[in-house]
Amino acid sequence: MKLEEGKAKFIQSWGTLGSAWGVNRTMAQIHALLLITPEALSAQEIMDDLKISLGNANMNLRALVDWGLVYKQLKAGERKDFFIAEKDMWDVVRKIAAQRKKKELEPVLKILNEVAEVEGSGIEAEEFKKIITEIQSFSQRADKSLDTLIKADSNWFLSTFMKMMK
Amino acid sequence: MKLEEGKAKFIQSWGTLGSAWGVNRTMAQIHALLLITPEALSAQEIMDDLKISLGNANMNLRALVDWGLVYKQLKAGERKDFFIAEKDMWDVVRKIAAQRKKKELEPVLKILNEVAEVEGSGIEAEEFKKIITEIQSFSQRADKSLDTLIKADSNWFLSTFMKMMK
DNA sequence: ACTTTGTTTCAGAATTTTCTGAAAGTTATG
DNA sequence: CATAACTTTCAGAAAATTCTGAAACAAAGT
Repeated sequence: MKLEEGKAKFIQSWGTLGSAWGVNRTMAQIHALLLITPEALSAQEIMDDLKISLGNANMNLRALVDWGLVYKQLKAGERKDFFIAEKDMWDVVRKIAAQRKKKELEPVLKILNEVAEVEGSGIEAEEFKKIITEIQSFSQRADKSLDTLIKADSNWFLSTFMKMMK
Repeated sequence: MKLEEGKAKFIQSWGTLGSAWGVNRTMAQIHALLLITPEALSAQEIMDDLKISLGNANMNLRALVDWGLVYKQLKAGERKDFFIAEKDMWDVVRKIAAQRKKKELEPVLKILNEVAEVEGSGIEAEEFKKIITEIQSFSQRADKSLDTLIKADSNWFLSTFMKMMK
């Protein structure tokens, strides 16, 4: 396989993976392109490469920077912004986990706390509270696990991975 | 909070969470409704409750049954199918993980194997291979971890959770 | 073998998400 | 301070996803 073909395939595949993971397709493709590009790229180069509009490139780059998956780099003597990707996969996963925990898990926990207090003492209300409590305790455990994961460094991941495996 | 209000809130919230997780909104809402309903429900009851069409209810119920998140139950003397949810949260997570591993992670691993073999010995090709190899090894580790998780039972989860925490 | 009850399918409609392109905004430079 | 280089914003367009309703299908009862 030719290098160009390999690059295109990887970008395409990463885009698909991303869209299944709450990162939109283009956002993931930009990330993929930056991952496999050793030097920093300008918005213009990204646009041209992925055949997307300037507006689209700009919005998704900003989101990537917000998520901490891409860094803005200023080159001396250049007015343009350049972008490079975070290339440590472990860091990438942690950052995505942090975003999604905040955006998705935390709101659910809040709702669970609220609905756990429904009034009524009928059998129906009891059943409802029972299952809500179970989901709640599971979610809290997931929340704490994510906290650990988000704070942990790469070595921790490796060692937990080893523990899991045995 | 009234029971009815609590139920509605939970269904709504679970729908939102689901749609962020590759399970479509309605599918997650049906699952939520079944979770908080002690007895099995018919397609008709689900339709009425969530105000969705029969076609929609049918398609999403089938998907839930495929995923193993909901079971079809036949009641003696009834021609209708009835549905109950898998209520063990740990099992729910495992089943979702299994589906997503197959649908998302495995195709990416395949592509990574392919593109890892690009020809060319320039510095560009070397850099490309280097990052691909890193992503590959990370993904393989994730793949194996997921296998362990999918096979494991609830006690394993608890004990790994404890290990992670210390 | 007809009717009734229930399920499945799927084309087009509705909705949601993402993208474009042009205009407005910002900052550096002569 | 005028112009050029670049970035940001956002309304409407385009694309992708999900939903509906009606028709086809299936199975059981009479």
